[in-house]
Amino acid sequence: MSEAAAPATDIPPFRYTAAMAEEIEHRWQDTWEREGTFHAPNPTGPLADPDHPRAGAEKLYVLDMFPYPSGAGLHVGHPLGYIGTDCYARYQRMAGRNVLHAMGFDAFGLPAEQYAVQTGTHPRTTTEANIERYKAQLRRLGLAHDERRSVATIDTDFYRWTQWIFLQVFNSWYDPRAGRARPVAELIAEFEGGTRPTPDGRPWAELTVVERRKVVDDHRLAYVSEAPVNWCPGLGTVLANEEVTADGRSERGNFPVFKRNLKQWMMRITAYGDRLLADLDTLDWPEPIKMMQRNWIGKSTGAHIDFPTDQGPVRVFTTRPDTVFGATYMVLAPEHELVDVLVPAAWPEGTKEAWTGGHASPRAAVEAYRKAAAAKTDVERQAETKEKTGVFVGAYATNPVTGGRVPIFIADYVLAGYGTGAIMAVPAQDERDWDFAEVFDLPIVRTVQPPAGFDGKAYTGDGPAVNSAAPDRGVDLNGLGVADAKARIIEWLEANGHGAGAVTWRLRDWLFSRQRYWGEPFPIVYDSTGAPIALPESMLPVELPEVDDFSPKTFDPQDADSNPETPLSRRRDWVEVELDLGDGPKRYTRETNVMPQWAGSCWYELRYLDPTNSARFVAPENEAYWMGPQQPGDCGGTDLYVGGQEHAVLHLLYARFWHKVLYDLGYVSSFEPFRRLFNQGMIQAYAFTDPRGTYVPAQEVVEVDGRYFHGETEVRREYGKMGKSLKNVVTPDEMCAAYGADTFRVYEMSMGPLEVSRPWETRAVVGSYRFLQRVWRTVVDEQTGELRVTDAPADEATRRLLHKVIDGVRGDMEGIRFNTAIAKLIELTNGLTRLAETPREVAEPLVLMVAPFAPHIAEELWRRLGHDSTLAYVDFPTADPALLVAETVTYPVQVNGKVRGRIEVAADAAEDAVRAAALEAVAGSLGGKEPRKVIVVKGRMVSVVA
RNA sequence: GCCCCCGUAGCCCAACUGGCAUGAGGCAAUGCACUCAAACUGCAUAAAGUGUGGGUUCGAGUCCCACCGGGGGCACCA
Repeated sequence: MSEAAAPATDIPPFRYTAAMAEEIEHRWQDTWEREGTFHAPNPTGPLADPDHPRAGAEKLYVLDMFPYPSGAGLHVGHPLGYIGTDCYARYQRMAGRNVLHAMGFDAFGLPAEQYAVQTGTHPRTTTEANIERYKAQLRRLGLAHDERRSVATIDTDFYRWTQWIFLQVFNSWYDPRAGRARPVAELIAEFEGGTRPTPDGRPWAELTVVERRKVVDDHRLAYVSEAPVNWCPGLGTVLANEEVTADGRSERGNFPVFKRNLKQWMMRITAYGDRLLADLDTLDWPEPIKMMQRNWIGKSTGAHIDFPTDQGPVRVFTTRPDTVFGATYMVLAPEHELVDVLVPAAWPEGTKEAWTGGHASPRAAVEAYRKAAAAKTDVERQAETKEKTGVFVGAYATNPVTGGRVPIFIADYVLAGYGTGAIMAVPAQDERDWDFAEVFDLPIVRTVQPPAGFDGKAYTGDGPAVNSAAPDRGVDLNGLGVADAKARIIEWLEANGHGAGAVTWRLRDWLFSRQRYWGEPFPIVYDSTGAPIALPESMLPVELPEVDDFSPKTFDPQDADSNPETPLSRRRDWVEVELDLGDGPKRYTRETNVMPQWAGSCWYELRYLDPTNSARFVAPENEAYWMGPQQPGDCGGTDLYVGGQEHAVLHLLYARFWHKVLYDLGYVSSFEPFRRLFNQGMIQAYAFTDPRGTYVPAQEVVEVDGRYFHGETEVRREYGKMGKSLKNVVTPDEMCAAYGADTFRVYEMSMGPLEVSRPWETRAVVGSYRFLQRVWRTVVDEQTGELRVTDAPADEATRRLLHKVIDGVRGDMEGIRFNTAIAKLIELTNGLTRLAETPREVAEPLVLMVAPFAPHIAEELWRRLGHDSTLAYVDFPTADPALLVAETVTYPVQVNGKVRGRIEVAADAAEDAVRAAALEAVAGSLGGKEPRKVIVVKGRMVSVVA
């Protein structure tokens, strides 16, 4: 046996290696778990602990967007945010705060169910196994979670409260006068007392029981409606607007989605449109996310205007009522309900050929156009954005200000679902209307004067109104700017009964039911009238029953006319139930839809606060402590919420909505759930394709002079996501095995700012490994295992470096700039490796500062430095301000913007002295000339203008 | 088409409110030490003038304008 086969023997016995890291990491993870190191004390209840070192301290609630336990397991990108929050939470805990950080699982919903369907096992079985796998993978990373608070949305103890919250929503209505939700009991009391008129004016007492229930149901925040919804045959369920992509497909699975009239559960999120919009201003969120929510809510301010026709008025919505004098035609959505009423038997006298679409009668033209429009997919409609189509319905309306006769068209560029589904067309001030007017040869009248030199078509900017007066009707906008003209015309419309100022929203009510199995059952039954009845709280939870076949009934993805069938409806013995709801045992039918996957994530952050509470979903004291407003006007909520951008208008909007309902009903003291939001970047990866376009394992690709080879074959590099099909997945498990969890954590945190996406590069991980080895070596002798720490004081330079680093690291930790914090720690460590022995006064703070990033090695070194308890609650080092100010400052001296010399002066030198020294230093460059100007920037530099 | 964000050594990234790019830090590269050799480790070195073109300023990576490139959002929303 040759000597070459003897590896590792010359590695120093006490070097920090992957094997040693693994041993240290497992030992400390066990210690933390055994001692409950990261348990955070509550003010009240079973999780209260007055003896805890942080009991009563300033609180900090750090939250991650909890994961789906998908069957694919984790890759190195997934834990990025979790490691980030862990570093932040560990730092804040050492800085003196009582930190709550827990991790749960969002385990209901389509992905979990689809995975279960694929593998042919019960979703609960696969989901629970996945949760265990996730927990093990996350535990290996040393995340400091309070594991007592871990919840999963599929736990009966959890979803009974999801159902309970649903009941609160169901039993509430939105009072627009109060601007908040109130219990329906108060609504009924108002009807009974006569202080609120019934919809048809009859006294409440004269309404039948069924009629009364209908009136109340129409007010509820959760209600059943028969309305056009997004039906996705491929998934066998309906979907919320937020789950449908811009090109009309399901976000999950990418199946076509069709509009169908179906009876479904809705949540009245539109009632909260104003508050969801306005309260964005109270939030510390990334601006792009706020912008996406604003766009989604889509508030438009303008007016409703009625255009009289022989068949009654047609109401339009416009944001530009000031341009009504230029409304030369009208357009209704093809589906608009008045179209059928308006269509006459024959084309009126003088109908232009182009308007008829070549049809003999308006009826035929309308039918044909509708059919063509319905057959088009959204993608096709988008592809044809430029080409305007439409057809004249054969009827005219009257422009209420000009009295002019305007033709009425239908066209698919007007959407049935927005505003009133009808517009007044003002080609001169609207590009779409201009395009349409050109195609159909319709008159164009400018009512806003474009600026001189304007050579475009429609002019949408500001300018004085022209052609906008009707003296006989008492209205004259001419000369007014757009804003003034709007105000004036709205006044006139209201005074003359032609319309009123109005606000329109893009936001639709939230479609809340799914025809799937793996979700929370509704706590709802129906009696013989078919109206929903809430089950009393005492009957919660309504447990998800076992079924033989939990697969949803899916259809041909293109089969728009198929009808949903809920898996729960197959369990007739569960559906048909006899209950005593206070008036004796009766037969009822259960609701067989389930809630959407978003339900549990709408409130899980509240359950972490009080996970064992069986009397309430959260005790008010616990909510107020962890999430309550911190000063008057503060919205409250979690102090940090970290997750991906993909939830901008789904989870984040729904959760805000539920939280506001709970706030209105007095269950929580915060009116926003997430005070501060942080979007972590994505870890991306290179993938490689061979000439046939097949992916080759990224691990096996080698780089030669900027080209990439897989064996002999040159391969093409592409940059994107990490995924099985791209053969470029790297798992945290591999990294932990090769380097240890601490190295992996340090690497992920040092790659760049947390919010920036960056490519994964396995070969760069070694840099973080070497750093931790150096940290180890500053404290422990690699050959003997002895401490190489001295109690002698540090030299001045080392001490100053230490305090500069402490100061910088604290700032970076507060600002979530972990990459620069780590750079400073590396700088300090590199400064120490030059010393023969490490002064204890530097070694201890270094270990403490490393702890948030590499907690296991830090605990181990802390122990070796002679401390016998965890460092998790040891004060984070504080910089001595006296050591931060330098005694002397070196000023660069610029002459005409170029550095020509340097001077070193006392830090407190007067400006005149600095100026004199600087001029002397650059006298040569000035060549005896008198400088024109000398600028001294205190503590920075001197600039001389020659 | 409209809106937002970003372009700094071969690569990932620093640079506080405009103020020294001897780049904070890391990877890769090169050299040296250790080794029979290598790996590991350590020490050292080289390498951009900040996407392009203008402007403001004593001074611009940082501010303004235009353009180019990359990423994201919205997309007939009246």
